Parts: sequence; C-alpha cells; structure tokens
Amino acid sequence: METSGAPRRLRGTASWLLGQATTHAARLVSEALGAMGSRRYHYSLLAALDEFGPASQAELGRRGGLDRSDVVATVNELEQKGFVERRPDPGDRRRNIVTVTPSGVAHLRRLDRVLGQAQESLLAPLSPAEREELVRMLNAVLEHHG
Amino acid sequence: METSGAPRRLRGTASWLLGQATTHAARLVSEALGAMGSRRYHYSLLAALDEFGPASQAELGRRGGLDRSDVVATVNELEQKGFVERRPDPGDRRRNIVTVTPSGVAHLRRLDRVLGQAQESLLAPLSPAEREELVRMLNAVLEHHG
DNA sequence: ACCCACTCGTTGGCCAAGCCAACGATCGCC
DNA sequence: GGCGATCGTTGGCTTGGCCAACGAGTGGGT
Repeated sequence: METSGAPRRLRGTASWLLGQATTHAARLVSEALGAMGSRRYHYSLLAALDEFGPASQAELGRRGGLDRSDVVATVNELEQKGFVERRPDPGDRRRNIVTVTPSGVAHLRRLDRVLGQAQESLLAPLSPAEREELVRMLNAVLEHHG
Repeated sequence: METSGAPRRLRGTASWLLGQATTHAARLVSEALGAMGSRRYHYSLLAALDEFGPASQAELGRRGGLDRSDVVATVNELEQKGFVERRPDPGDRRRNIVTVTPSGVAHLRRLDRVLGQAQESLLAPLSPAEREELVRMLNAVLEHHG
C-alpha cells in the first residue's frame, strides 16, 4: 500500500526543509565564526552596536533578540577581548552603556567577510536572481511574524 | 559617517536571514511537536521508517542525518511509547532492526497534521507559487550540499 | 585459519542556543 | 514615601548537534 505512493514527507514540507537548510546554514556560520574565535551572539551584538550605536544591555538584547542573561555573558567576553566597553550610565545608575571600540569594529569587519564567504558557499547553487527572491521571501516571513 | 549609510548587516545577509527565519520555524515546529509529546528527532525517525521501511539504527541515522548516539536515545523513547519495535537482526548480530508499529504510524499522522499547521502559519505571507519556489530553492541548496 | 579493518549499538560527555526565575539595586510615578 | 517597573546579574534547564571510546560482531585478505 505504501510501497509506491509514500509521501516524500521528509523533504516535502517547507518547515522541514527550512530546518534542514538552516542546519547547514548554522553549521557554516558557526564554523566561519568559530574560526575567528567568535560565536553568533558576538556577531549579533557587534553588528547591533555598529548599526545603531551605543546602548544599554537590555536595549542590545531587544535589538538582537537575545535574552538579557545572554547579553551579560556575551558583553563579558567581548569586553575581555577589547571589542566593546561597558560603563555605567551616569543618567540612570541601573544601566550600563556598551560601546564598540575601534578594535571591535575591525573585528566585526572580519566577521562580515567570513560570513559573506559562508553565505556564498551556502547559496552557490542559486542564481543571483534566485538569491534575491529567497531573501525577499524570508524577509516577508520575518516581517509577517513580527 | 555611519549615520546614514550603515549597511543593513543584520537583515541583509542571506545566512543571517536564514538563521532568523529558522529560529521562527524551529520554534513553531518545536511547539507543535511538543504539544504532541514529541520532539524533532521522534518525527525524523518515524518519518524515515514510514517512508523507507524498517532499518538498522545506523541506517536510520544516515537517513535522517542523526548521530548514532542520538538514534539510540530516540529509539529508546519511541519504543517505550510503543511507536517502534527494536529486534536483533538474525542476519547480522551487530544490528538492531527497527520497525514502526501501527500505533507509531498513527502518531506520525498526527505529527504530520500539526506540522502542516505550523508550516501553514509560518508561510502565511507567501503565495502558493512563492511557497513552491521557496521549497524548490531550499531543495536545490540541500542537494548541492549533499 | 588467522588477523585486520571496519561496522554497530551504547554510554558518556561537550558546547552552543534559547529561555526562564530570582535577586538586589535603582528609577519613575502617584 | 511607597510601589510597580526596569536593569544587570547569577544560576539553571532543555534541545540540538557532535565526538570519543568501548565491546561485540563482521568480512576480506592472505
């Protein structure tokens, strides 16, 4: 009965495909960042700081979808490497203000490069037009899901 | 200098987009399966068994990209729930042959339903044609990456 | 017939990600 | 002044993906 008409369940559903594709993507990204001594959270924070400027840790968490507790740990590591500075907010003593250092920006540029390469190798089988379309659709999904 | 021309790094790279999109997808899938008392691995194994028939644990791992050790744990759980049977292979005493039970197939059908709903809600903003295109491109990426 | 390389199931462990609860300190508002 | 909310921080939990090692077993070569 199911000898010939078996549904291609494993590869047929989009959510499953997305899962598989992102397993690959995550592995590629992880390897790329890991080779630079960083992890996803590091990139997330550095990019958010570079793009939107200094912010409190809670604000950083909101920007990048990180939990406050994870922001603490990540800022600790980035600070230790000299990529960010953490100083108390004079206007609100609950807050720390986090700032990127020039060395942090330089590191971010390096991460950008290796991430670009990872992306290139991931999307190798797609034409430029297809990549654009893919990005457009993913953005639509993300926007819709707010 | 970066006041206006800041690259939309966070959202501009496809690998990052894929990561974000799959965070959503993974959450949806996880919640859907979790509501049925299962996890991704359970679905992976049940679907592989349903699609390709009985197999050894190592073979199951290869089919679904699971590590052998994870197959062990998952088969344990599925066996305890009566969804699969594990019996020694008479032809090769190193192997166990894993088989889906009718109850396991029924459970898989239920998982299929909730996964379909999760996928539906995930891809809500995309037209049918777009979904097809998305699936096609993801398949291309997966095939290319072996 | 023996060895050797390999496979298989299993145990145990590691790290990254994502999340949640609780705490003391601080702030804003009524 | 008191009260609810916010912030940084600590600690913990779960899932997912992976790797190393082990004993049992297999198959090929010689």
